[in-house]
Amino acid sequence: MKNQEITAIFFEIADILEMQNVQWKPRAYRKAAMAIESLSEPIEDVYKKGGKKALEAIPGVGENIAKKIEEIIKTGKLHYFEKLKKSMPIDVEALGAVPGLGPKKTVQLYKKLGIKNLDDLKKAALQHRIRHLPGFGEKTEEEILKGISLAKRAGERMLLGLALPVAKEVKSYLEKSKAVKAAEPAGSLRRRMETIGDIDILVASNKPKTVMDYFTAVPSVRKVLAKGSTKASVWVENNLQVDIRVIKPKQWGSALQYFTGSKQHSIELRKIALKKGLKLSEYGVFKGKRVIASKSEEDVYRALGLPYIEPELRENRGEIEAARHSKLPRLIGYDDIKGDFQMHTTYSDGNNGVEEMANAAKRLGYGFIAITDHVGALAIAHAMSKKTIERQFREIERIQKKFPRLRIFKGMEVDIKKNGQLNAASDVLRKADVVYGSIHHGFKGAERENSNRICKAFENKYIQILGHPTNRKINERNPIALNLDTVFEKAKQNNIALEINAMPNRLDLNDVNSKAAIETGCKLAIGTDAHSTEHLRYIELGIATARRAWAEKKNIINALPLKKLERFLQR
DNA sequence: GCCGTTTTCGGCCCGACTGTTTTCAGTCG
Repeated sequence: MKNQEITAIFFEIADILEMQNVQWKPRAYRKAAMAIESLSEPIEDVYKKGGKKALEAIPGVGENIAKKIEEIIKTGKLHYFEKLKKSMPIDVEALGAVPGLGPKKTVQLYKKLGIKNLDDLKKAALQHRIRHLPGFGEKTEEEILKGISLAKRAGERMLLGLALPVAKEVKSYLEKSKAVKAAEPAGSLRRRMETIGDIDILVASNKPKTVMDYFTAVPSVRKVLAKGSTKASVWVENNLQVDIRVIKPKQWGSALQYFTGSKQHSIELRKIALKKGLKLSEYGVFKGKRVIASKSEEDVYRALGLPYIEPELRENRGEIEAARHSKLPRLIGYDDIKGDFQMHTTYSDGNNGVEEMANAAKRLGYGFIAITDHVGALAIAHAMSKKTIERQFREIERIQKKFPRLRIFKGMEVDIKKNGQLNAASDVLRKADVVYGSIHHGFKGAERENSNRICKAFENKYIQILGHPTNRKINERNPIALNLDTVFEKAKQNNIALEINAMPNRLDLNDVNSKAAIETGCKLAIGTDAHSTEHLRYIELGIATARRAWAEKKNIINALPLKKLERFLQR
């Protein structure tokens, strides 16, 4: 049982309890679930090391929840949860994924119309039976119908941020085998797409059978779907499918190219090969029957008369044309980032204090961070009052002295109101080094309205960065209607950086929009939006998105030398 | 169900928005 699976159980318990109108317990279960989710080690290890006492040391986990965790670890099941599910025999997870449907409405639909799952819900909505229920209406019914497709899409493709650690774990497991010469996740994961269908892992080995047996015995395997002599498929936790393909070491380059794709990119490469009288397959570049390249990807591209193309670019979005004319970007590297622009602490809705975040940043070798707690009207997120801000800034100044090589910017994330004003007074904004403007409510506006809202905010002289610009959440919520051309142009004029929010389910701006922003001449800022020290590692996802957007160092302000960065922040 | 030198019992982040209503419940963050 992985942390995430236990987390899912507790979230579902919370939902069911809320449907039953139970007070306070839902909050307790959610709090515990979130604490477990952001643990840095497997909860089984915590339990093994310190037993139930160690579980109770996790904030939000008390005697009762610790007992339940213990039961899950020991038996793989939770009696209480099974019983609870029987009392509410509906697909809580699926229905809850429909935007606008919470526990209360879901239970209404079940009691009045017997709706148990998405199919029931769709039928009832199409037959207009929902609009007549008390508390529901025509608009709600329409929203539900629109939301069903979004809910169905969830679960089909997994977030890159969740798949990546699983893939890395399998890779390092495979590399421990003597039969494995090399192992590398390929496919959309290697291209760092924002969502992943399944994980494809390529292995170089002269002993495929040994590798097969070894692979299907990976500890996290739940079920072996197929197992042949050079190919196998398994399910690991979270119903994630992992496919493996074993090839000979000398075919490594051509096989890696083939299995990385994208399909369209590979098709274009094969066309080039044909024109040169060559043939490209996973086994190599062939001249007649003779292999002229196969050992490394560089060899393969060179044989086709092209420079090496980074995996993140292989989407047939002009990279081959650029390669031909030596116009490929010099992509920003995963080590080029000097700091992180967005993080929260216990001053608003984060889990760690300023000093803990600074220490974590120091361990990452950062030169700067910005502490950007919530300011404004976001009550749930503990938005800070003026007094609290002053207190926090004094603390940051104090802590700054302990970190001579880490610049800690005093920042804040401020609500952009519907009228485009920042939800904080000028005398507050003036004291911050970094001011984020973000939209946190009112997502339904029309394109012109939303674009005006943001452009108006850009006129405020204190804002420097627009946070999660489109407000989309992958598999959860569509982007707000925006005229991005207008927003990007205005951002450029006012010297406002646009964020690539690196949270796994946000990645906002996404790759395509970031590329457009760069082409307009905008600067981008990568922020993890970390709510705990653990989240800082998501920076990798933000950099991946930037690379997919063809970003070079000069486009990303995280890569600026500190002096230049400070000058940029002066606007 | 969790938590605590304000409390071992009685609190538990709450304001904005939406769609439903005509004063409010549910949802979202």
